[in-house]
Amino acid sequence: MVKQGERPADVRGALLDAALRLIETVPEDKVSLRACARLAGVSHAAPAHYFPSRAALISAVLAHAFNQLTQAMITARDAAGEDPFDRLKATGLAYVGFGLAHPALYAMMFQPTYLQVSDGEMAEAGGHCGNVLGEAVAATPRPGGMTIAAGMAMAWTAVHGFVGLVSHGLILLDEAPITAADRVLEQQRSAFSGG
Amino acid sequence: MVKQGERPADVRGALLDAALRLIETVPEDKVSLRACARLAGVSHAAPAHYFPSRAALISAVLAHAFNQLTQAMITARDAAGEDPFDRLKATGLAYVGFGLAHPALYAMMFQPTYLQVSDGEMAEAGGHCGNVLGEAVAATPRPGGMTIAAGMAMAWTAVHGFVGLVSHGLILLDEAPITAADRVLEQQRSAFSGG
DNA sequence: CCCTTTGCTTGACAGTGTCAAGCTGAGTAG
DNA sequence: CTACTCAGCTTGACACTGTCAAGCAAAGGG
Repeated sequence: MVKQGERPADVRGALLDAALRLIETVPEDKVSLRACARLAGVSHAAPAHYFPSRAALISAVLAHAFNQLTQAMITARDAAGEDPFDRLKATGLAYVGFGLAHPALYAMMFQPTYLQVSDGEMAEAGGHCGNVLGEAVAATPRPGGMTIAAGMAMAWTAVHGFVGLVSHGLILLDEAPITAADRVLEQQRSAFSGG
Repeated sequence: MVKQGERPADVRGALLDAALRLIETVPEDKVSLRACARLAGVSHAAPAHYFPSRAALISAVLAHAFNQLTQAMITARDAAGEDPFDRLKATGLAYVGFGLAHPALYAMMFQPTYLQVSDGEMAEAGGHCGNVLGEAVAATPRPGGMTIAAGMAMAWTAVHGFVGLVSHGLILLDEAPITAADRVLEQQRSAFSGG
């Protein structure tokens, strides 16, 4: 990544890049501060100048991932038609697509170790992500007096559960993952339609 | 746990107990082989005589947890009435109840690090657990040509996603968790009813 | 009584996160 | 041009980790 003997111009950015690369290529317990430092071409203690702990470095990477996920959801929603449930489903399918495309990253995004980092960067990014889903739920009819919170629980539960189980290979699908996801989500149409 | 200077009668069992206790009381990265050994009253290398790696020890604990989960699901299903969907929902609610009662354990049960241990004990226990769900799905009507695999994806996705999001505090519910879970699952009744 | 084997311990090694102290080079004041 | 300051990174150290090799000790068989 960086020529031997040289230091990268943007050390913080290089560390984030290195961490992301490691997360996507090696098992989680091999994503160490020192490995990131080596890959970024800096000393083993350089990360400490930018991140107070290992969890904080990884948390910063995950915050960025959350923002990308949010953006993907917004893009998909805006490309969908007028029907509120179609828009909600498009949002959910984008979520599933991101999760399946980045399984290691996705799994880490929901681990207490990283969620509990106190700098708030990740919490904020995760909040934005939830807001996009919340808006999509709020725009749909919710018959039977369903609250927005209950609607979010239903919608998020479906996509989060699907990504978790499929990316870990726990359910064997007899069709393409995204087709199966479409079927699972389509099943919620009646709960978010009519009045 | 064990008097100083004494070794436990059942070292393997003591290690499993210690690991379970640690999993439920300290952050995941503090659940070390050496901490388990200390708590069990044996030397730091004793675990190596029973488990080839740290992941294998934890995997054994998780296999046991899977068996308990399976048993809870069977008990709940058998206590439910005759209606196939009521039985499926009872199975799912037992799943959610277990997950929310043991959040740390549940989270570890679905991490690649431990799932990929090759001794097969955990895979077998997980398989049994999936079978119970599969049987419950198979017993329901599945209109629209829904396969058992697709039905399992829908049912498992809902409970797995719910436990993950609620136990990590990512969705704020405006009712008791188990009530919310009931609402989410009830929503699938139409997909598993009629003909 | 000796000898083997099983079951655990002791000791060591490379690797980790994190802290303290030191170096280095750029920028600024004199 | 020199001297000082100081941020930014490095070096070094510590306690801790998983894992391996070797050793001890007690139980069982001859």
